[in-house]
Amino acid sequence: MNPEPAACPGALSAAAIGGPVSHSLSVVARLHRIAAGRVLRRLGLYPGQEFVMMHLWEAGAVRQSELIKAVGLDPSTVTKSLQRLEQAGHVRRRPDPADRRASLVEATETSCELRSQVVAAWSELEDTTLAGLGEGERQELLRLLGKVEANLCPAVAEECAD
Amino acid sequence: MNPEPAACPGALSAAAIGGPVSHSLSVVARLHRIAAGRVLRRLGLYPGQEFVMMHLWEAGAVRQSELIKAVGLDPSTVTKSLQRLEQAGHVRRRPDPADRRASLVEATETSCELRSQVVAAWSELEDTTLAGLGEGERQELLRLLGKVEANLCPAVAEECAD
DNA sequence: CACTTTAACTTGGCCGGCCAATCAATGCGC
DNA sequence: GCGCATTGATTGGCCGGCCAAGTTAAAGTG
Repeated sequence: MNPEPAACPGALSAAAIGGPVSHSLSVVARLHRIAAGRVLRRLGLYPGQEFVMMHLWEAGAVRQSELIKAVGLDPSTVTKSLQRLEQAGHVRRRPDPADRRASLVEATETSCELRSQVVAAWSELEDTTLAGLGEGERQELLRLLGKVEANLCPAVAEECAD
Repeated sequence: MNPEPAACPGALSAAAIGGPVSHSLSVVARLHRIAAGRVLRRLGLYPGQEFVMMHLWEAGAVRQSELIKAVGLDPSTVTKSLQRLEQAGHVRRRPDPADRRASLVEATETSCELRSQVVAAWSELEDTTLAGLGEGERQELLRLLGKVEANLCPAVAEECAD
């Protein structure tokens, strides 16, 4: 039962020992993203775009900078995502008359059909994710994730308006 | 306080309503990945590669297919990752004499120095992530994540050898 | 009013990750 | 022994995401 010559001296399941929660979090997040992708794909969206659209559906026409702050992503990420969403007809952009550097972004009328489907898909995903968890467990999970978020947020960006 | 003409009729903070846990999970996962990236970058690794290296350090020379199964990623993802790790000198590959389709992969000797640093970095990340959480909370979080993983795993791949 | 700093994007480059399609070698049924 | 399904791995394509650098325009400062 020892055909392999030991990779490194004293190597012992380091992934789990060094950070069990981090490890589990990574795995779960990946699975969750794949599951989201499967559902969204049918709607013609890619995982990540939902957040942008969600915000636009709620907030109406907004400055791009505001959108960036809201979703908390890198500006360049949002730019590219918007270019694709615009191409797909879900989003419209126009220059801000008040500030010639800025852009105003808004969801198109046709995209509004999508909205309910995205909400439904997202809700379905939530159900799958939390199957078998009681109401108390769900709230506890949410609470703990909130604490973790509060821990990581400052470590990543000083500005953490959430 | 209502300058915007309402994006969609009846749009109400759908992201949070439709799936608060899913939403929080996505946010936390992204922050966690960024934090991991920051730490790993100094070691010359990119986020995601740690899992591959960890397994190789523990398991020694393995068939690539086994590695793929272990990390649970898409085969193509592992292939590309290995190509880069090989280029960086962290990994060595050679054809499997027993099966001319397969490859045997193993961590290089020089990569063993990296190992302790990766473990340390990963441990540090765990600390940051879980700051302010009691031992009971940590175990509870781990337990809940485990349940979620069990939920999502079958939804993504039938084969769920974990 | 010129000059500097800051803000709002954009571009290019690179990696992780997925999917779909492909190629090569093995195994299996008959 | 021969054809066919299966397995192992790779390629190409595309997207999300980051970082670093660059561009344009607004705001602050003397």
